[in-house]
Amino acid sequence: MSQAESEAAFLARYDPADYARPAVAVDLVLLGLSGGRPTILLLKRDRHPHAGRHALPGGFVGIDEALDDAAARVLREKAGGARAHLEQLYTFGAVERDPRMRIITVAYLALLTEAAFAEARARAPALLPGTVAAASVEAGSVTVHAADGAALPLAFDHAEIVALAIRRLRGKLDYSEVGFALLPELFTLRQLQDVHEAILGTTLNKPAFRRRMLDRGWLDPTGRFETGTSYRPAELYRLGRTPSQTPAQGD
Amino acid sequence: MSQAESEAAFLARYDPADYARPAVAVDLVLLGLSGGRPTILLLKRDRHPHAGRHALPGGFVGIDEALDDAAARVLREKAGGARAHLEQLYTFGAVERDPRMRIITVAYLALLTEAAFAEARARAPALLPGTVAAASVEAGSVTVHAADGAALPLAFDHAEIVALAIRRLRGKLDYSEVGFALLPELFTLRQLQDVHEAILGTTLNKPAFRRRMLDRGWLDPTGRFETGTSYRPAELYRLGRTPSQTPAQGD
DNA sequence: CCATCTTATATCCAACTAACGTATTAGTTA
DNA sequence: TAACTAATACGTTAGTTGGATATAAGATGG
Repeated sequence: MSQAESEAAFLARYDPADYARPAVAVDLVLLGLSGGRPTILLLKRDRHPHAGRHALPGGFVGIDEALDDAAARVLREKAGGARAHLEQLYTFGAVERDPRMRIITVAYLALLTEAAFAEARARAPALLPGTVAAASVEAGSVTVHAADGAALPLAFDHAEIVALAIRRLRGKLDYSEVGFALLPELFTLRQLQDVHEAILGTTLNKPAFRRRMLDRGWLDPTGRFETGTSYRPAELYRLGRTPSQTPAQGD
Repeated sequence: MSQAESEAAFLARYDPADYARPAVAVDLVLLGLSGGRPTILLLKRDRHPHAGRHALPGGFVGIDEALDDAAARVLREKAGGARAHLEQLYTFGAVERDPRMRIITVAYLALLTEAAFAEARARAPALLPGTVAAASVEAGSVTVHAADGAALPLAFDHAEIVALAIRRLRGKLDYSEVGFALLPELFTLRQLQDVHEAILGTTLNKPAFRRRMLDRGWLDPTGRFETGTSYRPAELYRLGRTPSQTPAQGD
């Protein structure tokens, strides 16, 4: 029996053009911080299916286009070329996730600095910001609200995708350098802590946080200080080059 | 310009049947422990491309088949139905990863207990065990050796896939319950420690390991003890039901 | 020019956690 | 019953974290 089946599989392997293929898409979780809360950029759907609901920007993967390139292209097309840290998240392949046809989507996390977030909004006015309710993340799927507090229902399985994105980010925040993707090149320790607190949805102990981060060895102090404050300005740091780590994809 | 491009993307979204689609496959990293070393099960390729090299068992995703179902089917077809813990790993989508045609593959980690490993070998004799060199894991791709010490060169990008699989496993081992997928239902603390040491490629402190594991609250002591030893038999534990955690996919 | 305000930065100590070495216990075998 | 092996328990030490406090630095207003 195993013989016959592997024969069938063998044929399929060598002539898959004879079989119907699922479509392959990428969807982007464009995530930034707005008012100290994790905020994603969504497109309102104006037609079936899920008309009126809000969806992650996405697009189909070209036949000669690598997955990462497709994600970068969607970022260009749908977010006006704003710079973002792109990272593959998970691939969603339930059969009925799109009622029109079979679509497998590779979800990407796209982290935006405050400047990139503003740039995306300016260049792509259709993108609507939605703040993610921190408490909803640990459940399987997330709830999102517009700036005026109105609920933004998400289309397809996108609420699950966003929940996974934030869970993943929370998990990696403390031991990896992803957090810096949400900050400008020069930042203060307080700003770094604000980012961590916004993502984790908690408050953190300041001296302990300082120590941990400085002990990590990631931070290079520039001699410079922030300006325009009415109090003692904090020193500006930048993410140091870390030659030891080249974690490659998927960690 | 953004307008014209999103128009094109819009059309693609609604009529993707007009565009060539990549094929979508799943590949399985069938991983067990053999002689205290992480060992994977491979199929030797007998024709172009990469003839003579060894490949992960895989198969194409059916048009009406969920990704997870495709992985389970490949497990049935290629490993004779051995039980395994399946978990999606990462999706590999470089354009030239298969010279025959464009294939995007969703890699799955399939963890086998010792019994399941033996069962797979018995029912699917074509599967060849290859031990993974622990030191090669942290580099981007892995080297694999047959039981007689001969190198087993891997086909396609499969060495990268295996490296990612073991890195992921190492990362999750301490804070998640994946490690138990490599053990039978009843096991001793020493066996659990052996699994951790094999995956991590290090030795661990015994009392510290015991305490950590017991403090996790995962382990249910059965009153039973192992038999057939020539020394003091250790107590048998089982993985307790943990109602609090339903981590869902992708963590 | 000085007092005062705010926040950054540094220091200190208590509490907790994790690691390691060592002692003890409980089986098996001879 | 003694010797052996490995499980289990204990205790000490080192390291890490959390909280509080003290000091420093710049801005502002009188």
